[in-house]
Amino acid sequence: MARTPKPAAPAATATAPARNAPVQMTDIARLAGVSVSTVSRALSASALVNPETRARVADLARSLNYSINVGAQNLRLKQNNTVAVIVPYEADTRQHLSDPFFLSLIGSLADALTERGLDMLLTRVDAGRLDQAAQVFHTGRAMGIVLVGQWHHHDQLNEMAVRGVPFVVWGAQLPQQLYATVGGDNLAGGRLATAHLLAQGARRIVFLGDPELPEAALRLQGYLQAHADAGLQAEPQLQRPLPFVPERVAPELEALRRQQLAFDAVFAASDLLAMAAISALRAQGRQVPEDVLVVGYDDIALAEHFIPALSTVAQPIGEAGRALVELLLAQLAGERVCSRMLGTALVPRRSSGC
Amino acid sequence: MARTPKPAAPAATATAPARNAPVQMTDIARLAGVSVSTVSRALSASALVNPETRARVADLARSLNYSINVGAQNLRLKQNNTVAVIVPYEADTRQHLSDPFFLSLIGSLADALTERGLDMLLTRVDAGRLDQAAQVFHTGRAMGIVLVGQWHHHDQLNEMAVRGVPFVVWGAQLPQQLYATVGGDNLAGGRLATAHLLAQGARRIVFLGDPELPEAALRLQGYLQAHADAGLQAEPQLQRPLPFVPERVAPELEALRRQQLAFDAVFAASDLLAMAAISALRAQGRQVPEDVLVVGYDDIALAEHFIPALSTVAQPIGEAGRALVELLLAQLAGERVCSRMLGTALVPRRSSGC
DNA sequence: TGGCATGATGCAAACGATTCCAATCCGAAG
DNA sequence: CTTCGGATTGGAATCGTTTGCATCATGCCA
Repeated sequence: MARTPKPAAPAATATAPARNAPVQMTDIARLAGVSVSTVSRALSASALVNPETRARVADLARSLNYSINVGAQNLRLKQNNTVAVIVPYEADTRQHLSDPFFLSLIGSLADALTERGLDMLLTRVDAGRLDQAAQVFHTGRAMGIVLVGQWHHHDQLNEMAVRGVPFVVWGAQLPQQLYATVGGDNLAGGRLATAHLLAQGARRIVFLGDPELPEAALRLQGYLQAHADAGLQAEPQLQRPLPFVPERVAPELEALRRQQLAFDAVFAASDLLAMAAISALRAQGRQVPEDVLVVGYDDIALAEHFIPALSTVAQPIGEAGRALVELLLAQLAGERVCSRMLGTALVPRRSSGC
Repeated sequence: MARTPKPAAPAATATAPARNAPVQMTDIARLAGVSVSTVSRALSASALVNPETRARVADLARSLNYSINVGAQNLRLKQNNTVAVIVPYEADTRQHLSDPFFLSLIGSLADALTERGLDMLLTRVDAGRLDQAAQVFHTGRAMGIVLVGQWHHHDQLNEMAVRGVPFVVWGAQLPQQLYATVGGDNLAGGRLATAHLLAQGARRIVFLGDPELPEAALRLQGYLQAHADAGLQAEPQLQRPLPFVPERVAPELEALRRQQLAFDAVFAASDLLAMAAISALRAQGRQVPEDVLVVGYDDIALAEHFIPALSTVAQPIGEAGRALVELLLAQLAGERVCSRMLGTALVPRRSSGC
């Protein structure tokens, strides 16, 4: 093939530093014939050093490929530029980090943090032992924490807040909450999606999602409101509690069939569930959108390319990352911060008959 | 809704530590009436301390919610438990971290690292300024580096290796390479996918992918070999260089149509491209798999639920994370490590007519 | 009763940076 | 010629731990 890479430069040149000799300030000082104080000042561009010495030191540092040890620097300065992003896992399933939505959110956080010159420490903790999360702060590894994922343990979070751990959470805004969250408007989102389905002529809409999770609970609430708004009564039998596991969708729809519960639409609390539903329906011989309308939630990248293209409720992921970081920093600056709700928008596509 | 969370505990109890008083060893020492040396030894369960004092100190530490400052500890011990995971971005597009495959890989790395008690520092750097990546090592923020993503700059990587930066790379194994990689067998993968399409009766197979990237180049090579194996000649016009951007797929297929180049199958170097292709073909009025067969690459979570279910080449993501970490640690232990190629497997599904 | 091993503890020097304060040199002002 | 001020620089303490070494009390043996 044409693309054989050119061989690497012959080898290390004479200046290649020995593998096990981390060069540090004292070395530079010795070689430059000045004290470490001066080197420190020179490298931090202090006005206290002679411009000429500064240049000499800077050159030397560059040529030695030196860079300052941030651990020591942080210790001395009592500062810290690291933010911990913590993702829960369920202890029993030991489930891997795989939901595309959360992964995107992590990507968005990574972007927002690098934009501000902050480091991102990614950690997974057992969702039950949430207090572990505070450790990363108490040990000084991070200046603050962003929690993403589904957290059942509202009260543990409150306790952390009381203890003065600086953190923000991606998720739903709850009453009595002592910490700040950033999240989509799940109530409005659920309402939008359901109203859209009703407007498209659906009358018996299945809801798929886990009401144990505050976010999904609000989407369900929106679903109910939309029914009420239209003067309709939502059928309780069609509201199916379901964890966020795509594999559980097909059995659930199968159960509906066995129970002879008719439906003409599905509102799933995540795109992954929606896609699994479409797939399962097809296996039952029912076409989307001809026989059943489907709307998902999240607007993950693939929703658009899915067949049929998936109608969904978009959450502003890019904005989410920025907002989380912003709130955390405000909190660290001592400001009194309020939770922030981000707008959501219905993205109608073919799966709901558009 | 029923699920209103119970109100938080009234407030901080008397023991709530002041917000801005990070408790440290001296505090414990003072309260316990011993020296910091003793505290340090007690907390590290040294045999040098009286078991009774040790217990007293441990209790005190627990009750004060103390945890040791790892920054200072690392400095003193010249150790470091952090691994940097670095993901490139293209400077011009400032493209966000969004490819599901790489995001999954990051998830898998997070799992593998936490399993070993290591911290994960997630960083994005400009793909062109790859040398920046070494900074995170030189500044002492991480003991080693895992590079994931598409790296064009083979020689820059070699230079890093020569400089003694400990790192491993997810990607293709190249000749003349001075560093260790972990990657799927792209050659075999390309061959498998193409042979499968040929076996399904395809004769004119479009290849979509960016041969500038070593991994895709090898997949293309596999594509060519499969043709040769079958005694066929691959049509150069059907090999379409294409960056990994789903939006570019539709125009490319449009171009093929305008050029009147017939084809009966598509092998895309990523699932995202494959899905975009299926979507674009459908827009042209061609059905998959009836009119055109399609195979993708990666086996992302959605491939299975796509409609039609996407045939693809699976890469063992979970194993990948573990292998990367393992190799990096071996390298840090001073062992001489070799690159590792992970097996790939064809996953035939409906999009290729199965 | 003195010498000595033993166990438990404290002192102080690191780790690699920053920064307050004092010291030095210089030319200029008195 | 002395003194003063400004510009540079060096010395030393400090950040929160760990650990080699010295110290000290104790009990045992001769």
